[in-house]
Amino acid sequence: MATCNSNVMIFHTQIASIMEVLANAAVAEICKLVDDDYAVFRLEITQSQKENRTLRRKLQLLELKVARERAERTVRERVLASRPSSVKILDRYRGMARGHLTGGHRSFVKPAGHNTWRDDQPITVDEGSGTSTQHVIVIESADTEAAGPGVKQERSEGEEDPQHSRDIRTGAPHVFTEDPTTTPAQPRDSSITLNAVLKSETETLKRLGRLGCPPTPRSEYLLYGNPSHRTVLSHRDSGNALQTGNDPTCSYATEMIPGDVPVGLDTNPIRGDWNQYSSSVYSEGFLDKKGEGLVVDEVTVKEEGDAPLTWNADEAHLGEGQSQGNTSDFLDYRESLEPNPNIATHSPLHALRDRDPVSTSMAPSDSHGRILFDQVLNSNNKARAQAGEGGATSGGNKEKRFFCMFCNKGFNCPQKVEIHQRVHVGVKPFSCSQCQMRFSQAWNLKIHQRVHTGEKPYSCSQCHMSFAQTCNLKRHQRVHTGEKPYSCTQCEKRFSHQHQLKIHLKVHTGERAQYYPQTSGHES
DNA sequence: CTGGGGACGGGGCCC
DNA sequence: TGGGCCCCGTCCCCA
Repeated sequence: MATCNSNVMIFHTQIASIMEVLANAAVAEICKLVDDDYAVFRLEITQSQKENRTLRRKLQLLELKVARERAERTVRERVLASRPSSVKILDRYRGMARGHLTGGHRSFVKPAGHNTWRDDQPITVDEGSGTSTQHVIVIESADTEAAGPGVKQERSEGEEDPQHSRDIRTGAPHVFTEDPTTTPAQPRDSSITLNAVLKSETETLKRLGRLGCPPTPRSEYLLYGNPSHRTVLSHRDSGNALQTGNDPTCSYATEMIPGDVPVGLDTNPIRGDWNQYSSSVYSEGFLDKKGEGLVVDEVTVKEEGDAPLTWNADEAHLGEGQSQGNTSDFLDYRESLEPNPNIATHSPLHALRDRDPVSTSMAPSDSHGRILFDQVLNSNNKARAQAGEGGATSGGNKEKRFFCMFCNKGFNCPQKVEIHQRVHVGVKPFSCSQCQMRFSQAWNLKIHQRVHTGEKPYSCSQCHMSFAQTCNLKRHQRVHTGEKPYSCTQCEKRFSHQHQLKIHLKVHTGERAQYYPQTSGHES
């Protein structure tokens, strides 16, 4: 009996071991199957995800296409319906007919207060203390523009359309179709994109609107994650000019309807408001590897209708005495733009111009209501020429990430942009205590003051003469060296002054001055 | 018309 | 980063 029991025990033990082996085998088999299936499953998931992405992309493209067509239709209808005269979007440089510029620069004209193509959807920003209404332009860069020129409809921040946001991010253009007969300059290149760019601009306007408020230490240039180049301009809605005119926050309202109550923008740079302003009104961008810089050209200074606009030069601090000569340039340029009350710009010039409708001591308007921004344009033209020569990429090797919103010139630090933009806005914060002359740069004031002090620190080593400026000494020394680096291309005459050559060239065929300095020090 | 100086604007470089 | 300075371009004026 005992033997029988022991046999049974052994049998059970063997069965148990067999069962265990079988179980292990089964588990291994199951694991193998699971692993295989899992691999297959993951593969399927991956493929599905790829398909999803593809479909999503297609969907986006379709949405963008639809949105663009819709915008195009809307814009065209509005333009045609409410704008009998044309809007010219001109290449500013081409408009100047100065021949300095090559492609890649574009300008735009911002619709004015009673604009026609702008969607009446002001950006209403609750600032706590008040409501600010603004419109923002984002100018798309070339890459985003590749799909075609675009206009983006404005939209208020609070009701930002997801579709619209997607458009912004993707740069999907909405086609703004100009009347081809009225936009001969370069309608193709003119990309106007309205956008609700928002927070930074809101902050910018906040600061701009705060008279006497301490400047925010941080510059509020616009930073885009998207490397595509955009320039953002903003302004108050002219339609709200009246209300903003009394708005204690004020603003840098640029779209004054002629005759409207001026917005109380205090542009007194002495108080630093303009510094606030200017530090706010540039955009940060990125040069592409080719150094082509931004595609956007600059704000086109545009005359508004027939309004006898004036401005207080005393407050605007335009450069007295610096208007010689270049007024005609500006006028020429402006005449290339058809006066269209529907068109305005975001140029702070407008803010300045509209700043004070009373005083007009140095900004006379002609019978056509033109404002002679000669002082501004005097220097602006120079800046334009320089921008044309080098544009955003001119100058040193330092990366230029900060761009003037007016001329697209690139600088390597915000302060430089701020200083540079005084060229465009006519701000001259530095005033001479003895003659009230004003200067945009401190150094220029310092040089100027030598006029009063009689200081002439630069002496000629070969004669008794001394000069207040190094360049004048340098020029003078040509008298001794006999150097005449400027030669006429029409005759063999040579000049030591570039300006002499310029004058001389008029003797020939009235051609524009062309000088070919033949010394290394005067290439220009 | 030419030669030359005064002066300003503005960008770039350097510290 | 910002101020000081340099340098160039330009306009004006005068002899």
